[in-house]
Amino acid sequence: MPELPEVETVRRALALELGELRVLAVGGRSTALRRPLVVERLAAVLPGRRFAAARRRGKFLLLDLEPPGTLLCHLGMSGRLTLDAVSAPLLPHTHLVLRLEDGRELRFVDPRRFGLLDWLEPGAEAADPSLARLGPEPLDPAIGRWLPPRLKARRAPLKALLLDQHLVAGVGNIYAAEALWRAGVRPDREGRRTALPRLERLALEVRSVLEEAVAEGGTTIRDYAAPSGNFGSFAVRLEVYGRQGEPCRRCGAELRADVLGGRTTAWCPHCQR
DNA sequence: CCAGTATCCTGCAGGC
DNA sequence: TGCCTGCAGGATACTG
Repeated sequence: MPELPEVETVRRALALELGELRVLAVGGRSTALRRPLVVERLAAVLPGRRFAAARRRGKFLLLDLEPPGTLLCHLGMSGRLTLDAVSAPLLPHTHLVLRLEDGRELRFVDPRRFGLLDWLEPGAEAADPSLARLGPEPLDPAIGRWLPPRLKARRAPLKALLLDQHLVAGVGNIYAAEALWRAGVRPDREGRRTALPRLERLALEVRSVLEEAVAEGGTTIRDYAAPSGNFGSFAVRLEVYGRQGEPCRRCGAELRADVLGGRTTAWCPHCQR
């Protein structure tokens, strides 16, 4: 669900809202998330610690605390972090509740349970199985130099390659489709059969679509919301995602949808070549 | 190593 | 109205 811009939006909101607040208590119920969520483990380390910084790596959120340690978080498809008054009713599928010293609670809600929460001791980050193999950040201004050769080395469809977090970290189904449309490149084209200048163009479009979405607070389609309850406004600027059957805004041709790398991809058969 | 598929889970829209 | 099916913004284990 949330891709890089949505996670970045959450990160910024949390950095602002959490400040250096102390965690007073930990609640919730252990459950099977992507990694097992063991509430007792978090209850043993979090109380007494203060939030110190909120970082993002790809679609992962890293909340640093003091004394040092990091709460690793991934929102999966349906995960949300919310800040609520203690008195606010608990939503169904609330897995973790952190009671804060200002009277509010940081809550993790995730109906589909594809997300994850984990505690990382200082130094454990480099060895974390999810973080260790992540590709570079797509907001890097140098993306035009390192992404094209990586794509060129593979024969899978470009759409599938953009979703591979080991090649570039943070692109998901929405922005992959949008970047391909902006670059005028067919999503089913093989990496190795695409000319380098076109791959460079694609890399730059990946960066710019993500940057624009970050500036708008992300895309809200179904159940994504920032902790404050605000919604991103990028949805109105989507050119292909979810628009199959509708006319291409560039050439008027009917947009179609195909499954690539197991994910539905909308694209324009006329202006994407 | 690479590419493709199956799988985890719930909610919801659409068809009947 | 209810039931059923398929699909959803993700990551990864597995197969060939």
